[in-house]
Amino acid sequence: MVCARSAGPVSEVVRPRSKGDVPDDPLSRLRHSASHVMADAVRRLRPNAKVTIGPAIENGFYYDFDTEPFAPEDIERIEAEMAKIVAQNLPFERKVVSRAEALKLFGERGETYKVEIIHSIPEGEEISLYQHGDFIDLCAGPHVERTGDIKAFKVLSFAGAYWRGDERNAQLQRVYGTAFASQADLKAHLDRLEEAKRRDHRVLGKQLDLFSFDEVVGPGFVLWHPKGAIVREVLEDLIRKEVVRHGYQPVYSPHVAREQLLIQSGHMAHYKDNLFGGIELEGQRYLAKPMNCPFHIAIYRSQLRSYRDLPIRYAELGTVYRYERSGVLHGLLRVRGFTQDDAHLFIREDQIEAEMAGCLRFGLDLLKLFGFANVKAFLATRPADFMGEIQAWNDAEAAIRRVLDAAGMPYEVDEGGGAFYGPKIDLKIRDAIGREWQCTTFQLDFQMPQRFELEYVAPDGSRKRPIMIHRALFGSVERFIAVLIEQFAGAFPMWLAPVQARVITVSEKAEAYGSEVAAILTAAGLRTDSDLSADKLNAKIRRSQLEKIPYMLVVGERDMAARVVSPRTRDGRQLPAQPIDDLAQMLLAEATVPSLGGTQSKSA
RNA sequence: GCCGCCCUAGCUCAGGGGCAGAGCAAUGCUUUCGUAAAGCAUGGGUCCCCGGUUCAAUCCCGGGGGGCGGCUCCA
Repeated sequence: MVCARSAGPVSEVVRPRSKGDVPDDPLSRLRHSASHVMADAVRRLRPNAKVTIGPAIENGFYYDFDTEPFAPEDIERIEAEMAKIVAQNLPFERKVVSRAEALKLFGERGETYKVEIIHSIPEGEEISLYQHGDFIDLCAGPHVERTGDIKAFKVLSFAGAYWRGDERNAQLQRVYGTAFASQADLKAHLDRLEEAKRRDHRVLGKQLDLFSFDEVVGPGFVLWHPKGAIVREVLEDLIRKEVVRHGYQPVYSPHVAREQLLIQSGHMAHYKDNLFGGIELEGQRYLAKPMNCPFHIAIYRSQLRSYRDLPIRYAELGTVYRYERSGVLHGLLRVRGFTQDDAHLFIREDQIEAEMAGCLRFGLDLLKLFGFANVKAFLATRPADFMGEIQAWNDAEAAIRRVLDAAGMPYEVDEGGGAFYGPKIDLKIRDAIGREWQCTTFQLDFQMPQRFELEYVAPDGSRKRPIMIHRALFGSVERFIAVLIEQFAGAFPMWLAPVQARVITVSEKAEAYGSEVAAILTAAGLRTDSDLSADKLNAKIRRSQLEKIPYMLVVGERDMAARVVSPRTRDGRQLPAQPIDDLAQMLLAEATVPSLGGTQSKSA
């Protein structure tokens, strides 16, 4: 997938004891200790509950239990029980035991999951227990000194979770909680959660009338309402223009294709579970396309290419359909039909670094337009289910590293996170309230050209195989808009705002004048509407505020007489009244769609 | 897909085995108003769908659909 929300590290699930997996900063230590206290609390409330694991995670901790599902009321019960344990201020005591002792202890207590974990601990590794009060847990630690050190905690939610993160295993009951060094820090975090809820693109999407889903249309299929469609169009126009300025050629391809194409591309073999539809007509099977690359490849091989032609860069806002399991759909962030600002570059080997670097620069410049600083790069390497030769993978990974190094771009490595056909660079951005999102992706691909036997004619007349780069900058338009909605809390900058200015009449006496002002601004190219209703001015202002319209243009009898308009911004500033033409100029200047600085000419 | 929770007017939500509720929105009338909610009136329902239990189901039970929190997955 092109762009995924990073939910925070939970990788410690699988091997809770290995050193290195468990972060040892003071806050993680506190949270891990809090998870023990929570496990103790749950065991006090439910003596039959079996404990499993309970690590600290990015913003808190969790503990998984084998027990009956919890009910919402259990949150308070568990918190109350935890409070008692904290009040007792019990010391955390560490004890190293032999494997046999550990097995005996947890065996007697019926803690079958702990027994399983002990068996999975490598011979020779130390086995340690942590005890506070009567509660003993198998645990590498470290912990805080005493339960009383846990001063600010909260139980947040319940969820189902699979034992050892494998859906073939039993489903456990997970309890999420968080803990902080102080009540103030805890409150700040809970406030952030509230803020995130307020900014949720699904909520704002409804409030601002941007998009919807319809049960009958089908889950995961977006309906763009007029206001959302404007945002989308502005973005798509922007990318269409920039792509051409960066030496790409726009192409179009169909939404459906014969199964044969996807067999050849390897999608049928490696991507079967996500393919959508399947229609049989006149003895041929057709599928909705999950990706655009096979189509762009078909364009490439429609004629013989020369080394002089490369790089060839095809760009398309390509709509793809992927079957996503029902439980994973999430607003605009995870859908079944979406549009990628996709491109495929067909290049020679000696062009790898220049082209990857060009993609990187393009991507970074684009993100900057939306105020995303703090972009982080991730190199995703060969997955288990990979296609092709290991040597080619290693070469590609090395090339990507050189590009990142040359760009001075710090990066982290996501081992095994690559696509089945090649390694990739992903860019992650941090939004206004500190959440990380993955959007832009560049993937180097040696496999597809081989599968489709792509060629170009080299200077010596021999046939050579081009290399491909798959890249998407927004990732998917749907997801990018979701991120933007949350980033701006629905208050889009002027150039993206569905309605840029609304004319508001003070009374019906100014109705004709108000209509005239709106018409002039609309003709000037501003997205303008008007509120001529008989409501009081305050009510109209409020309504526009809630719609987060950048400019409210108040017109009353006074303005009408002087042929001026009194603007108010959505952050509550009242600007001096000004003539319509001046106002139009000011607003137009602010409404200009930005463009990227440098141009990248095509170098053949 | 899995575990849990939810689905009542356009929206947000209350209610609950026996006449279907509120606020906002909509419509009409009154008000003609200067920077975050004027007043009155009216209309509006397959209580997600299908089946079962019952004299009676929006409510209880079963199945299905959709959503939410997570898990798994995520090109």
